[in-house]
Amino acid sequence: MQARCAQHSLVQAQSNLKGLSVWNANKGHIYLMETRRLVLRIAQAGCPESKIKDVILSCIAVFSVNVLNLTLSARTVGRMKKEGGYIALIQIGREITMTYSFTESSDGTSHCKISFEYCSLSTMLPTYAPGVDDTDPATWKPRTQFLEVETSLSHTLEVQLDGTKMLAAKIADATMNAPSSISRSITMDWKDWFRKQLAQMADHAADQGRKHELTSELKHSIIIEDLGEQESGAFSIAELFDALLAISEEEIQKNSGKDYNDLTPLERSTIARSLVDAQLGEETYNALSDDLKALADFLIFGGCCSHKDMNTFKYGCKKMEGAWPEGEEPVLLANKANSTTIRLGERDSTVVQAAEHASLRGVIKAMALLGALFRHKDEDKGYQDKYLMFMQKELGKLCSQKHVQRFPATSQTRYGAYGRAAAVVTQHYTLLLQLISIFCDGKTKAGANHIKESALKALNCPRTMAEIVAAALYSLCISWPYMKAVRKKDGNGMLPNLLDLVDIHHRLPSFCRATAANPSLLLDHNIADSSKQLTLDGEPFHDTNVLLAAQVLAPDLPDVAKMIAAMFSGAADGWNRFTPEFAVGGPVDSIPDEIRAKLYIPATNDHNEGGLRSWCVHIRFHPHSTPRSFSTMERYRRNNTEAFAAKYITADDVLHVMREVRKEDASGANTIFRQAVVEELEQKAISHREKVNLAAEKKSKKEETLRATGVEQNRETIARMTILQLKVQFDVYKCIVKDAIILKTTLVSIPRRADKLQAVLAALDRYEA
DNA sequence: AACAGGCACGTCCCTATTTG
DNA sequence: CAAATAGGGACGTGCCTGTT
Repeated sequence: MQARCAQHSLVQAQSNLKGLSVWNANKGHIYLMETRRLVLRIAQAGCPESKIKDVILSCIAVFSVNVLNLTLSARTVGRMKKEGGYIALIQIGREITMTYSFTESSDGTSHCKISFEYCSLSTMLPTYAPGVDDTDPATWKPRTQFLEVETSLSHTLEVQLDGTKMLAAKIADATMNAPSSISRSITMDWKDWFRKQLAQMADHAADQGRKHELTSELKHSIIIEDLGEQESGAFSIAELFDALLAISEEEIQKNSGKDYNDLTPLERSTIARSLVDAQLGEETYNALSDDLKALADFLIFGGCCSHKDMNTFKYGCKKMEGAWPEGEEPVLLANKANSTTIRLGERDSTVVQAAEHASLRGVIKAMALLGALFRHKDEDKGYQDKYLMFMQKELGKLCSQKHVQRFPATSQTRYGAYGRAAAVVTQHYTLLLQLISIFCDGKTKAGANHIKESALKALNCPRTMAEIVAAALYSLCISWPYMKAVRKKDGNGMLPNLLDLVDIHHRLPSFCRATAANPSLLLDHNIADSSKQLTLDGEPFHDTNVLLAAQVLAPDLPDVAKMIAAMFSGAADGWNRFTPEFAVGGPVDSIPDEIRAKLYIPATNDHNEGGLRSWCVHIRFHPHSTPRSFSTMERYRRNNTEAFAAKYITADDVLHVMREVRKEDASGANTIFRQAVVEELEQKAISHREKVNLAAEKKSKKEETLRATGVEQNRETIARMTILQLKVQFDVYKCIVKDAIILKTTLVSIPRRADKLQAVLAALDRYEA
């Protein structure tokens, strides 16, 4: 009896096991969400579409599981990727409808001469963890959600804003039509994007003026419309009828762009209704208190803190450059191929860019050269590995330091790289000189090439070294603690809120000026112990060795105290310029309390750089990929979409998503888009050519008239000339005679009539000679 | 209960394009 | 040339529904 029982349960267990060891990849002929999850994970790990089936089947063989229905062609994997991205769109739409506000963050880059725009949004969002009530805001955590990387056709702000509207419409459309949204009565339209957008984030707050204006206008008109709709919605039929009748034919025609008689009755009434709404909205809005108006229109622009640090650092360097007495500047570091070795960030503000192009000496140039030598951005060039091995050996010997970092990447846009490079040079000055001489002598054809020669020149120039030491000290006291504050991530890996950084930004200019006023304090040998007054955060120095090394070098360097003062006071100017949002009584100060509590603006937009960087890396390993396919995958991967889908996406949704993706697949939208990119390029070339032709034509016409006028040789006639006539004579010498001295001067530089007269008479003397 | 027919997902087949 | 990717389009097949 017992034996039979045992045998029965054995059979039972075996059949259970058999049941367990069969995996159904699909239900009906539709792949399950579970299978999609698996496929997308393998794809994210870098597996090509055509090999995913093989990977799954071999795993299954190892685990002794049987699988039913897994044909899984590459084409299907491609579709699953897009479906994942579409689900992520639904998720973003739902998140926008749920959240109180969000921050839009955007940035651009170019890769192989094509511009790309990146867009993401930051806000408080549910975790989608199992068993958590996602409607409870107490469970929400700050997150930054990836939206897309897209080829940007035109850089005009109007076109960009249209692009944002289209993106918002795409999200709204995906969200509204998903079956699970319909059953939960979740609605969204593109205007929600602007209603809920309370902040925008970019590299520089100051560069965003016009964009701020345009977006604010659009948001305002949406608010007005909303208010009007609310009012007219409360009207009785008779009231509404009266209001509609009050709209004249002319007004309707003016707003339609068509002849009144060509409009259908429906069109007429729609226009009349929107006019009524706009009027009512305007009235309601005007009746609001100023506080409420500000609340309704609220939109703030923030700048990335990493960029602030980068630019203020360069302001300091610029001030040092100007602080040298004439004839005592640091050695000139003219570069053989200026444009190729140094490609400083294209995204910098124009001011800084101009400063860089001009710098042919001093710390920035020196650090760029050392960066090109020790950490070339092209992996095939430079001595990055040799640098590392040498430093490891020498530092191991000196102070048994095992972990050595690579030389800071000044050849790429890396935040704080110049300051850190200056610190490395200050600390390891002798070692670096030694290393360069090893490089020079170790070659078959001994001697220094251009870069090494310039690098040696820089290191051996005491004035350049004075700048380097000052920059290193600034980096130690300000940049390091500042970057620590703005980049310190919390337990969830989230960046600090820009709005919590008011104090530090208010303190920065005066803190820098205080050090600038007393630069020798940093060179006092007893100061290392009382670092509190000198570091921005009042903490001990990040690396005391840098300070000690600076103090050892300082006695041999001319004007080092003066340079420290210049570095810190230049940076103070920079902090004032690059923190307009934190100005006392400025945008951040005047945020209404109701909004402040609910606003999350990440302190840096490193995630933008990260997103753009990962696009460039993706392109390197997937050269056939497109921004769209990259965006769908990234959206799914980064936005916690797996958890969202597991919790909220139903079988109906999956079906719907598949259909929508197929529709877009077969619509040829991408082909059209690609053609548009090419057309845009061609159009640009055409209009550029036209411009060039026009300019040439204008120039030749001008020359013709100038030639006709000719050189006036009568000095008395010249003396009686008006300013305008003198200008013409000036141009004759410039364009026709090509007088060597006039060619080098501009009219702007000789503002007064008397000076102009002098210049023309002098030119005539030369002409007759 | 058997079956026809429509539907639509997954797959197949194909082309275009780029890169190493 | 091979490999990877995007994607246009057609077809087989399983599911569902309605009819007999």
